[in-house]
Amino acid sequence: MSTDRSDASFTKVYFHVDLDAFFASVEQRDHPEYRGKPLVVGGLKTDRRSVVSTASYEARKYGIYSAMPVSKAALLCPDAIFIRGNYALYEEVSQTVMQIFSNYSPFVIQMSIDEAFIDMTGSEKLFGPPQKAAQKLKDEVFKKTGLTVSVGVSSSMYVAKIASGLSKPDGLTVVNDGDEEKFMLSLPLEKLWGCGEKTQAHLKQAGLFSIPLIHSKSKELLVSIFGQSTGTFIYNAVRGNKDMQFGTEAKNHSISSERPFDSDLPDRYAIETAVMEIAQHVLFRMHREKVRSRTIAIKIRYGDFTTVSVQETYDMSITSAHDFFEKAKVLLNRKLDSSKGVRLLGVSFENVTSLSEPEQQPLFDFGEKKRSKIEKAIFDLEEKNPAIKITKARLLT
DNA sequence: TCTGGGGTCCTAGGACCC
DNA sequence: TCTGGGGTCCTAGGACCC
Repeated sequence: MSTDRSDASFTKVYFHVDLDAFFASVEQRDHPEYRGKPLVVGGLKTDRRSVVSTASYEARKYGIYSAMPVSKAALLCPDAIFIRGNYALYEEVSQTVMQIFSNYSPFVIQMSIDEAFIDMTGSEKLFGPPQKAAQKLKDEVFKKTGLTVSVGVSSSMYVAKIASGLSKPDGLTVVNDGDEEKFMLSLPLEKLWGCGEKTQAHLKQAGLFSIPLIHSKSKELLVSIFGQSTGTFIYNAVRGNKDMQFGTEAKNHSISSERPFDSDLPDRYAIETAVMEIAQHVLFRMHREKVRSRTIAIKIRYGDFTTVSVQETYDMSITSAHDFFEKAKVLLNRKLDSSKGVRLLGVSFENVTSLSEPEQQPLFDFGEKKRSKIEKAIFDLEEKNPAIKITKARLLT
């Protein structure tokens, strides 16, 4: 028997599984007093610049949805419960759920904290027909975690992804093999996953108001309007093309962190300090994940919401906070418009690679190795005992 | 109502090399 | 001296997703 997943001689079976209102559901599970009530995870009512991460289904009835400013949610439903959320817990629960998925197939492709594709091809002997297997999976997740999932089943990953969203919460939608195109043609344009606000507007501007209308156009025409990449994507999407693959190994990993400020940072000193604070956090994660990077990127969002970024790639990896700070100051000099207040700062390391991959050693060492070693010792200490907090003097305001 | 945080991929232009 | 084309790496910005 072949284990080559690209073998096209038999029909593929994909599940797309999505946890329903994930963060809110975990909170309602653990806090009986939240159950049956509008709950908003993302920020407290008094947080000036936070947005909704997840709204419980009770909160959605008031028109509250993800990415909406918390201040607006508070206007729509003043009696809702607002919490910031416990992301470490959600990560833990997510891993438990993914573990359950892996009992059904060795081919689990995790797309985010709350969703995954499962390649169920050839699993009928073990789990029965797809409909039955999907129900079994739903039951098991609920029994072990108290959470509901919605499942889409199709021989096309793209169709399975859309199908899982159709009967939320606690849904199960099966699109039979051969019905992919018919299924896509029955959907409203807004359901075309991968076409966001901008592309939707572009489609309408081009007179393409429905999926059947798009379907009637040639690939050449779509490419001429939307460009090679987006044009080809749309052409395949409206056909529910089985060749569209997702979650294959990402090429350029990055690790980033960003932070908005309740009021805009006015001066250079405050900005530098904030950049360092964020960088410490990112460097800590890099250390924990045993990766390194040669590329630093800094993102600056001004009070007027205009956003700029600077990045630079160096010959050697950035190994210490001291090293980062020296480089970050140069980048800020190059980009920062000091006449504007800063509402958000972000620090990112691009193209991270594993520490197990060799890197060329520097010819000269100006104390960088020693600093790097000291910082690593601090990281290790903090990891062993989270109560210990050793922070650079600059950050102790 | 003023717009998070963590990511990925694409594009276009420039630098540099063969 | 002028002009190429292709490949690769890099930067800034933008679109999209959960």
